[in-house]
Amino acid sequence: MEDFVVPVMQQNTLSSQVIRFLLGLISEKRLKVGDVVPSEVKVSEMLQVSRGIVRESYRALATVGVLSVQSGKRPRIREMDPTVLAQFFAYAAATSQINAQQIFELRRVIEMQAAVLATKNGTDEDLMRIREAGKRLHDYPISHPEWIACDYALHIAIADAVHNPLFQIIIRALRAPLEESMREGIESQVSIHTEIHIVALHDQIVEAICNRDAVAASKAIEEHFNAPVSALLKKGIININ
Amino acid sequence: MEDFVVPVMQQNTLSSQVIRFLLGLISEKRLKVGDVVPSEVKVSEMLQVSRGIVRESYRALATVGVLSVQSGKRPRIREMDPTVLAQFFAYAAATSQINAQQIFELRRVIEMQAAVLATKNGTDEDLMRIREAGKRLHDYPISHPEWIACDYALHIAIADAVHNPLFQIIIRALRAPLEESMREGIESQVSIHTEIHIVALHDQIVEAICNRDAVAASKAIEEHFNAPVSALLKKGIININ
DNA sequence: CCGATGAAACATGTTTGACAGGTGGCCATG
DNA sequence: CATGGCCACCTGTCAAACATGTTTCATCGG
Repeated sequence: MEDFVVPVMQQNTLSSQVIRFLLGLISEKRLKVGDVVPSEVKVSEMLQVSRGIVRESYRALATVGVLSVQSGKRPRIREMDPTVLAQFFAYAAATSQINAQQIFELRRVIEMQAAVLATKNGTDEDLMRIREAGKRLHDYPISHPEWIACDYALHIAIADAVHNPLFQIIIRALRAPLEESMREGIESQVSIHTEIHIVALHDQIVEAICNRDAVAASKAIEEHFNAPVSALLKKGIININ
Repeated sequence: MEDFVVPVMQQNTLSSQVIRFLLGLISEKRLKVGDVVPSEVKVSEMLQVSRGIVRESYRALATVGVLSVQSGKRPRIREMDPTVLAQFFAYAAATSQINAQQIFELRRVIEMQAAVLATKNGTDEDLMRIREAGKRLHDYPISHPEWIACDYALHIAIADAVHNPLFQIIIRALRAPLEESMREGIESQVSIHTEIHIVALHDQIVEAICNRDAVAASKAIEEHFNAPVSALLKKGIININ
């Protein structure tokens, strides 16, 4: 009704407007990770809204991983965090909006490309880390819980070698929601033959990347996704929804 | 110092615990999109915490896109929304955690795979929509603002033909943060030669997908990303950070 | 002069109570 | 049976207050 006193705040809920204000502030002032943002009361006075509303906004931004708010400390800009993306996917899966196979479909192509880019962008240290992670896979049988962790470490090492934060984030995020169902599936139903195949495939992946052979790396990762994992998928062992 | 009085509520903030409670509720009760969740006061009484805390949690979940809360209405489970992902990427870009080229690197591979999967999973209607979207690209010059919209529509049509919500969501989300910088870039610096090339490439994409030729589709999309766009990228015209 | 100590200032965490306004269903009246 | 109004319930917002954790800085003792 009135537009003469408060010029900015009008259409949506106050919280949403405060959130937009803060995001705008971050963009405008070119704030980086670790920088502080104004305190709740400051913003509350600045925008002439109650502290409760501002609190809601801060907590919302903290939930999406933008801000880090802790008691006593000044709120700071937080680093991009794969867990919020992972929660997003996990939630989508929990509400049956996506299923495990669809996640695999996306993961396959992203990890294939990650392997390719790792052959191009990876430093020698990156490749060494990948090789070490690959070696550690021989230390445990597939049924061992530790093996899953080593497998995870290998794929993460590949993702890091890409030197593109998006790949690191998304690969971590897409892996998390499948972790437990994978553990169960692999623990229960893997035959000796499949186990040997899986280990051999991982060796191929490591070797291809370390030789900076993009084509072979891509192919190896593709097979890694196609052969054993999708077999489990089709058996219905890996099931997330 | 003391650990004898409060047994349950201790480590995290109450808000976080309420959020976890709600997410757990959604998972446990197998709630789907559109279902209602308990009201703020109900949860507040249920968990014996103040309504303000519960409100913060509800708003946080609304910001993440999980819940839809409106005055008077009961809070409901919301459909997965690409805008929250887009905001995530936009925020990462705004805080210089990622740059435009890294987004393109991810987009290229995802959209390539989308084209491949579209040839496999797309229905005849899907392909018809893709063809129509492709035709409309000839109606405007590249410099026209409407052309960008048609280009967007084409890529979205391809994403939809995959029949995997993750592809729809991520392609939409990755495109949004680049939209404006692309608009400027294309408007200002595209030569006639490049323009013809771009349009021809789009025709190739449409034709390949409609012929269900996965290899050609993938190749066409790859070139679409490699040739004109990366040229703009290298010139520094498209710049997001 | 320097460093440690303590308190004040400031930050978030949480509660209570209150009121306004929107939404939807129930019920009585026509 | 239809329709209006009414009421119960919901979110949106504010204000004041207290608890607790962190930072800062001045003061005091060496």
